[in-house]
Amino acid sequence: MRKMGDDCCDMRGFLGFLILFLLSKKAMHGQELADELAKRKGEKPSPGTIYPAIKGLKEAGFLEEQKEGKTITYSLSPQGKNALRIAKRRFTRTFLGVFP
Amino acid sequence: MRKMGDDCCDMRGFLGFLILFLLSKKAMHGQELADELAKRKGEKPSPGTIYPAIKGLKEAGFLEEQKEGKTITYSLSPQGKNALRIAKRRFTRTFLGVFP
DNA sequence: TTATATATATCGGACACCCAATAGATCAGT
DNA sequence: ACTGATCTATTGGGTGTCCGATATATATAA
Repeated sequence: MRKMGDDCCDMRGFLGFLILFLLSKKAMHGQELADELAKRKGEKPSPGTIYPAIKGLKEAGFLEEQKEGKTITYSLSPQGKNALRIAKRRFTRTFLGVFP
Repeated sequence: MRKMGDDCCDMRGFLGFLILFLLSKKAMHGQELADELAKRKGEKPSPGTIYPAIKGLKEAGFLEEQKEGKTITYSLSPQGKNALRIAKRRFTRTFLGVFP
């Protein structure tokens, strides 16, 4: 059984969803995403977390990328926008009333 | 790698959080919780999902229970309310802007 | 050119989440 | 008492999520 302290769960999951959401606001490269996730979740995801997540979204056809030197800037493809729309609807229904 | 269809993720996780939230609205027993989760997530969690989750919250001291016949009605303990408050704050910060 | 910093990427494994199957316990109706 | 329905509960295992360690590539500075 998982250990619990003051908190009820470790808020795992939804990483791919959050990445899609963040990219819908602004095109970013991997490190920018990691920094933004750090602000929101309180802890910066490791490279072994962020890059496989990006890869999965890329392989699903949800991302467009623009390479410039060592950085790769990602944005949402049309399929990515559609996937985000569907996921947002489900997310909203699931957590209806949780937000203040 | 996980398979992806139209959607970006399978919305796993946060079951304990959702249970705490639902119990903060209304005391319920296990089956009521499962039905409410079915309405929100679109699929009713199996007994092997809901009861271990309840057990974990109970062992963490987050729940008070009132047995009456075969049903056990759960409500939040003071620690449970506190845990929910903390988790809600984190949840809100993490998913800020996702809600319409 | 060497050194350092930054960005990207992969691999192995730990752990959490959840389900299917199964079983015990209690109640209602016949 | 018997049957079926409902609620609770456990076990075993599959799968996804994530991290630590490590490696590669590119840019900047001395």
